[in-house]
Order: sequence, then C-alpha cells, then structure tokens
Amino acid sequence: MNDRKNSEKRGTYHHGDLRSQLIEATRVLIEEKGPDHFSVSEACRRAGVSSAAPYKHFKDKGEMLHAVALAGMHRQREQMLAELALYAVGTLDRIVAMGRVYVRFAMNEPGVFRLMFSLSDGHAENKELVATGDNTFLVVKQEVANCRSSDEVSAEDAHRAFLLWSFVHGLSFLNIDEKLVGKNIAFDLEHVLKDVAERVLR
Amino acid sequence: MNDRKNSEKRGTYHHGDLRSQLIEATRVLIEEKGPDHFSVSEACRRAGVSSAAPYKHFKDKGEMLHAVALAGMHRQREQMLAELALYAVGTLDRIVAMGRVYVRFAMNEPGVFRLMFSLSDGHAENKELVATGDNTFLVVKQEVANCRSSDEVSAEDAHRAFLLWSFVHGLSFLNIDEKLVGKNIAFDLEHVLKDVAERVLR
DNA sequence: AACATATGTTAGAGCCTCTTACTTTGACAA
DNA sequence: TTGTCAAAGTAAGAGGCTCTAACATATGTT
Repeated sequence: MNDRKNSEKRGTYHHGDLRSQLIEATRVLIEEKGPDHFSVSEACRRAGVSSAAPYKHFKDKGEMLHAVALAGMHRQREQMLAELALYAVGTLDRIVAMGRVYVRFAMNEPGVFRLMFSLSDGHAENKELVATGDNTFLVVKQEVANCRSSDEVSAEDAHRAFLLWSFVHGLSFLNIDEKLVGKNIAFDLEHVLKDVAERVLR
Repeated sequence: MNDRKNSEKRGTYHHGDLRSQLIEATRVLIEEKGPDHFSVSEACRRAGVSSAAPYKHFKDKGEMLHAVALAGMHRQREQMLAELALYAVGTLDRIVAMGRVYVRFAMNEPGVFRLMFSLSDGHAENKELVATGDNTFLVVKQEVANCRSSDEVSAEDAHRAFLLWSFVHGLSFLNIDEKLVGKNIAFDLEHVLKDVAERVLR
C-alpha cells in the first residue's frame, strides 16, 4: 500500500503528503504573523517545495486559508463536544463550558480564530465552512433548549443562543485584539461566563 | 493665505491636499474591497499621483490605515454623542442608543469598522488610537453609572459596561461577517438592544 | 531674487501570486 | 515486465505590490 501518506520520507521528487503539510505550515505561519501577513511563498519554503507546488493542490491562496479555517472549525467543535461531555445535561455548567471553549480557542489560536470569523473572503460562499458553523451553532441552540427544559429548539431558545454567541464572540475579539488592557476591567473568565449565562437564561 | 488646502485645484506639480485625499481614497477603497485587499498603489491612482507620493506623508501602508482607523473612531464617537443628546440622562434609552450607533456604524462602514477593531497591526502601540478608544469606552461606563444612579463609575458599573461592549461588538462582527444569515435568527436591532440592556442593567 | 524645504516624479530592487511549459514518478493495463 | 498516462513536482517569468533613492519643482522666508 501507499505508506508515503505518513509525511515522513521526502528525498523523492514527489512529496507524498504536501497538501496537509502545507495546511499545517500555513496554520503555524498564521499564528506567528497573523492571517494578513501570511505568504504562500513562506509556507512553501517551510514545506521544502517550490512556490508553484501549492497550485497543484489549491486553486489559490484563499483556498489554502479556507482549508486552515475549516480545520480550525472542526477543532473548535470537537473541543466543545469534549467539554460538554463533562457536565450534566440541562445545567448552566454546559452553557459556561461552551463559552469557555469559545474564548479559550480564540486565545490559543488567535490567528486561526480571526481567519474563521473575521476574514470574510468568500467564507459565506463556501458551503463547507457555512455548514460547519451552522452545525456548531445548532449545538448551542440545543443546549439552551435543554437548559430551559424543552427538547425542541423554540424561537426564544434560538434568540437566547444568539445573545450568548454574540457575547462570547465579542469578548473573544476584544480579548485577542487587546482592547481590554488598561481599561480597569476585572476579567475572570469563569465568573464572567457564569454571570452572562445567568443573565441570558434568566 | 494658503487656499489650496481645499482640495480643488490640481494641475500644479504640487497637489495641495494629498494627505487627506489619500486618506479619503483609502477609506473608500477599504469599503469597496475590504481592509485586506486595499493597496497603496490603487489609492494613488485614484488620487492621481505616483505610487511613491504617499511616503512623503506616511511612514508606510500601516500608517495610512491607522489614519483611516483613527478618523473612523472619531466619527463613531461623534455619532454616539449626537445620538446620546436625544435622550434623557440616566435612562435605558441612552444605553440602547449607544448600542444602536455601534452596530449601525459597523453596518454602514464595515471596512473601517474591521480596521478599527480587528486589524491589530500595531494598534495597541498607537497611543492616539488607544486613547480615542479608551475615551469612547469611558462614555459607556459613565452612562452605565448614570443609569444606576451614581455619578462615579464603580467597578460594578465598569463590569456591566464591559458586558454591553462585548455584546454589541460580537453582534456587529457576526452581522457584517454574515454569520447570522439562514440561522433562523429574528434580528430586530431595537428589540435586541433593549433586551440586552435590560438583562445587563437588571 | 535666492535659497531651503516640502512635496512631487521616475526608476528600480525585492517581494509576492499565479501561469506556462517542462520533468519526474508511480500506478496500472496489457 | 514494460509502456503509457495522470499526478505532482520544478524552473522561469509576467505582472503587481511596497518602499527607497535620486532627482525635480513649487512655496514661503528672508
């Protein structure tokens, strides 16, 4: 079988696993320099290929970024589900848990987070990205419904989920963009998340 | 006196008002193509000068963007103060008014809004930008304090102002990045703002 | 009137994205 | 086993970008 998929051996003309190594190099670069200063050329240098190589795998630079963003959304989703598993269904703890994952993800991977949400370059036209995002928001809505002891997501549940999302989204951006430093804002994440969850879920 | 400051006459070797015309061209371009796809060259073409001209007025591209961002922050602040003047001191209406201005500004000038908050390229190091932002947030804190019938801004007031800011910030971004379309979210701005203001101010 | 300074210009270095044409490799059918 | 083809590399380069250096021309001060 083809055991070259495991990214180890190069030295051959064909790389074997260029696509995923480019995505990883891109991800690292984005965290180092931000999504704006990322260059395909640099990613190529790190992957050890010529600067024309990526175009066998991606239509253009934007498609590389989309791949990184999509992988990020999957990571975020998985982290959310993993954290949710730790708390009892229908408790506020689960709402807090989702918020924690959201904000922490932004702190841990600010570059990718910005890419996922802020770089709107054809994101809305990318079916996969939109579907993944919708899917994650569906989880939030379901959790809100559970918290309010209903199984089906009502319009009111959706509205409250939306309030929660807006809040953690704004908090994440203000935080990674350092708009909060020196503004005398006591910022204990757990406390803030609990506070907001209570206010929104009554 | 120097009446060439009024941007009209060119045809002369010296432009007369290049700095501000470059800022305006940049602003327009950013709204047309987004802050990422803005190019100095294009702004020069529109202003009718060579692509080296801007460097007599700005250190680099980033400084041009800072100028646009700063002008945006001043516009935002002025709109906020103008809107505040319409409502009685200490009322929830004033909180709603500030939120309205914030979200509307983001909708009307998404490119500049993104620039102001999201492009964190040395923003934190730019004293003027930071000071202007702090100043605007001070207004919010003061309004929250007024709403809770105290003149001085307590830590609790600051905390609530911060919750409000996070919320409208997130809402603005989700909105302009079109993350809300097709997610069955009833989005009546006035209603949402009132709802949130009540939840946060008890 | 003459000069210093501010603010334009042209030319070009060095970087980037992406295309074209060519090369190498691996897979698979005969 | 070998011949062929598609996949996935490479080198070269067009065209665009940022920014610098060297030069040119207005402006305002003296």
